[in-house]
Parts: sequence; structure tokens; C-alpha cells
Amino acid sequence: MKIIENSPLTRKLSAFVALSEVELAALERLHQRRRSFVAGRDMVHQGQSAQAAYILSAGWVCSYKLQPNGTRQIVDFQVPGDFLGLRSVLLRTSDHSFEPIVDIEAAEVLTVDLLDAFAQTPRLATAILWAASRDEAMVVEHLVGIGRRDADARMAHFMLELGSRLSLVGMGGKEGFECPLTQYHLADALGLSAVHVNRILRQLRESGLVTFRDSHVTIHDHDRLVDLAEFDPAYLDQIGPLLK
Amino acid sequence: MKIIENSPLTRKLSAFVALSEVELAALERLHQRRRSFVAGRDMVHQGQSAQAAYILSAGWVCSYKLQPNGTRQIVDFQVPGDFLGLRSVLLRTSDHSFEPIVDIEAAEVLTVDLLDAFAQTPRLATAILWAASRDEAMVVEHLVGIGRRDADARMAHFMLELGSRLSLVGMGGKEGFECPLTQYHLADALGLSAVHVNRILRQLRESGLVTFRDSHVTIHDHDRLVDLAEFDPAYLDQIGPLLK
DNA sequence: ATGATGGACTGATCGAGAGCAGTCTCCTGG
DNA sequence: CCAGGAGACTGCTCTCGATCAGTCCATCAT
Repeated sequence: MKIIENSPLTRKLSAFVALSEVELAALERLHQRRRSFVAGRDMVHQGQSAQAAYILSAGWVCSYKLQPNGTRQIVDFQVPGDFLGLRSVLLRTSDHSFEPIVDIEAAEVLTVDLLDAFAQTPRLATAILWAASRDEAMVVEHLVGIGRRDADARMAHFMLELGSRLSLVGMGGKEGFECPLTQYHLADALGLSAVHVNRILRQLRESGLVTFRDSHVTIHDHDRLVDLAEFDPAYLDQIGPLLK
Repeated sequence: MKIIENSPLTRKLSAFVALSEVELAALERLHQRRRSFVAGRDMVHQGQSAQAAYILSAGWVCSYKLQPNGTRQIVDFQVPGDFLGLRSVLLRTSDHSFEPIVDIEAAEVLTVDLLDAFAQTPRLATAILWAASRDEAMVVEHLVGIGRRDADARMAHFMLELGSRLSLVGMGGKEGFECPLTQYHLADALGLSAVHVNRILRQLRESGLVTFRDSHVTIHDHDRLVDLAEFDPAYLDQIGPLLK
């Protein structure tokens, strides 16, 4: 039990609603089937059907879609405490692939277990739906970013969002965070070329806003970064550690 | 009852699963509070909280997000049979605005009614969740399009998706459909300038693929359009009238 | 008739970011 | 110890689409 109380998902959900013993126990039950996956090999393939969902407990994953023309678009990154493939459990579509960016630990969640937990603990259900809805809002924000922000603002926004998400599970803060992504990941997520990502990163670094180096993001000037990104964290719906 | 059996939402859900009398009755009950809204005036404002969801029965709506810099990004269009603001009912966030594009008719759905319907008719719940998940998949596909498709492919894809969605509720087919959008709407949805939308439309028209004129889309060469768009309707999860 | 307004449409210019081609450095495996 | 590969990084050129600055044509109100 002690373990679960400090699990990333528990931390995240607790930021939304205080969980009782009963709910923590239900959450614990969801964490039973531990799984490991190695970096680089897809967990779920585009078009595959009827597989489980996962709760990510350690490591980073990206969900992406491949185009017929060979390019790929990363839809979102999952960090510890995030659900993975939640949609494809309730329904039948797995419209994108999941690739572990580093070696990861995850708990497999079966449809029945999830529905049981929902039926028994409505508050937990609400909390999980809150998390799912937050994920959806992030995709929307991502869409807005690609459609209507230029490359620097997009990058700045991305860094701030990541920082905010990570701080919710105690893995980062206003000063920065660990980040195992390559510049190719950033390119595929932001709809840019890897070359341009590199230039934007240099630009942000040289103007003293943020440094991305050796798998570590260091935020030098949080305020100016927020300014450049026009970052309004409202969509994350978290009063969040960052703001206190 | 007869009315509801032919409502757009019923048609749409029936494409996913056959609905029994009981479920049709539950669906009927959701349609009780009829509302009308005039074109152009926002139904829901960004940042507003705790309002109802709607089932759109006639007319078109767009959901969009405004940027601090004045630009806007249209996230999705709603056509008859679509839900509107479903997320903000279950939770607390209304992260974007809804604007009727023409005068519309919609049924207001209260949270309690929805939860009641869910509890009483699990099959209906599944069907509605299917629809919600399809909407989410469309947003993802939209994201991919803006990030990784060029302007013509994006436009072609958009036309095909709309056609496909409309055909599901009997409002269009392989040959075309009515479409009350302006070129500005297209621009804001596709992440382009209105000027460029105009040029792309001309280009598509002149190469004999599709014509968008006088609020009507005419598809001249469906196959070549699919080809240009690299359109794979799998994400819509509908075996769909178009394919039969 | 006379504006006013909104939408479609066009030409000219400019710039953000892509694409190509290549270097440098670190890491890993034979 | 060397080869090979991944990832970071750079300079150059070129293109896609933005921006500016309009016109033309309806509809609607005065």
C-alpha cells in the first residue's frame, strides 16, 4: 500500500481529488500486472485491435501516427502516472502506435478490472475521467500550437507543458527536469524538421530562456518563456505545484 | 418516437450497434430539452464553466480556441448527430468556445440525464462512448494533418472526412454535400491563411478533383482525391455507407 | 442610387522553415 | 583498435505559404 500511495498516478489524481483508503485500495488493485518494455520496440502497433491499456509507472513513452508518405507525427508523450491506450480499452480502435522512449515499467489494466473499479468507486472513476479529459485537452492544445504558433513559441510551450506535467508527479519544477527525448522526437512532436529543432534550441539557449542538453532541460527564465509561448496552463486544469 | 428513430444521432449510433426499443426510448428522453441558437453568437465561451452538453440535431457548429495573439484555431466542426461539449459535462473544464455557423437546433443534455441513461442502458452508453472516442480520433487525425500534410492534401483530407461523416447521417455521399462554411472557416480549421485556402481550392477545382462553390462541395474524382489526401478512413471506425 | 458589409478572388513580395549535404563527437560491439 | 551508427550541429538553397494590398460581386439597409 505504501508503494501505491507514492505512485505517480496516485500523486496525479490526488491533485484533483483527495482519495480515501477504499479508493487507494482500488487503485492498488489496478497496479497488479506489472510489465516491462524495452526502449524502441513498439508496445502497440497502429491498426492492432483489442489490447489492454497500461498505467505508466516509470519511463517515457510516445504515441504517434505514421503517414503513408513515411513521416510521423507524435501525438503525445506519456510520463509516469499517465494512462496509455485508455481509449482502445473501452472501444475497439487503436488508431496509433506506442513506443517506449526508454526502458519502461507499466501496469497492465484489463477492461474488466477498470470497469469494476469504476463501479465500486465513483470518485476514483471521476478522477480517472478527469485525467483522460486532461489528456484530450492536451491534444487539442497541441493542435492549436502546430496550427497557430511559430516554431519558437511551439517549443517554449512544449517545454512549459512538460515541466508542468512532470512537476505534478514530482519529477520537475520551475527550474527544469530530466528529459530523455532526442531532437528527432521533438521534431516529430512539433511538426518541424530535426534541423530546425536544432536551430530553435540554439536560439532559445542563446537568448537565455532554456537549455536542452544531455537529456536535461534547464529553464533559465521562466517568465520570459511563458511570455514567448503565450502559455496559459488553464487547459491542464491543475492548480499545480508550479503556481504555489 | 418515429421522429427520434430518424434523428441524426440515432442514425449515427445505429451504424455502430443496433439499438433496441429500450435504448431508443432512453435516447428519446435525452432529446427533450430543445434549444435554438442563432448563427454567429457563441453558445459557450472559452473559460466558462459548468454548463450543459448538447446533441446537435440541425445545423453546423464549430469548436475553436482563441490565441492571445488574435488568431484562432478551429478544433472541429459539429454536424447533425454530433455531441457538443460532452467533456465539459463529465468534468469541469470548458477549454474552448462553440459557435453556430448557421442557425441551429440542439437538445440540451443535463449531466444527471446522461448518467441515468448510462446506468440504465449500457449498450447505449457504449455507443455514445464510441462516438466520443471517434471524435477524439478525429482531433488526432486533424493534428497529424496540420503537422505532416501539405496544404492540398490537408484540404482534400478535410473534404473526404466531412463527406464521410455526413454520409453517416444521410447528408451527403461520394458525389458531394451541402457545406455552409466560408473560406475563413476552412483557413482557421486547416491552419492556413484565407488567401491560401482560396488558391488551394482553385487548384483542386482546376485539376478536376473537387469544387467548393455556393455552399456546396462537389467531388468530381473521389479516387484521385483519396489518393492525394492519403485518406485512410480507418480512424473513423465506420464501415460506412461510403464503402458499400 | 448609395453606401456598407462580407465573402470570393488575385498578384506581388517576403520570410519561416524544409531539404540537402556534410562535420563532429560519443558510444557500442566485433 | 577500428568500424559503424546515433545524435547533435551547421551552411546553403529553395519552396511553401503568409502577408500586403487590393478588386469584384452579392446582399442589405438607408
